[in-house]
Amino acid sequence: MRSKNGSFDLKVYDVVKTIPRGQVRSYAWVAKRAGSPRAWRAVGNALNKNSHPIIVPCHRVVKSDGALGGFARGPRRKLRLLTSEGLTLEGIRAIITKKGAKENDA
DNA sequence: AGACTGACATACC
DNA sequence: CGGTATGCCAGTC
Repeated sequence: MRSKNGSFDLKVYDVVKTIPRGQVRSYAWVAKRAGSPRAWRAVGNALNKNSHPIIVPCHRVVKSDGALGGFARGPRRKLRLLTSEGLTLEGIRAIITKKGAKENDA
């Protein structure tokens, strides 16, 4: 399991960890930063099995539509964490729908 | 070793 | 504008 540093999921975790608190990014955004702009599927897969739920704020990763997407621990958990950071569904949507937020880094 | 799955996205109808 | 269909990557079974 990605014991070697440099695996895709490892890179994904690193990118997700880079997301500032109170902010959210889409899977495509992470995938792109991870090195494969077409690997959002793998990104979600990596986070799904994520072995580092603590060092990786997976709850800051949402869909490009502004939807929370899903969460291994339950979507409610994710929403709760986001709201805890002072974010809301509309807030998330505002950031994601923001053209450029996906192309430009925070 | 091979096939399926999955927290998505984009395109088409 | 909405829903449906297909495609994609990497990981996991």
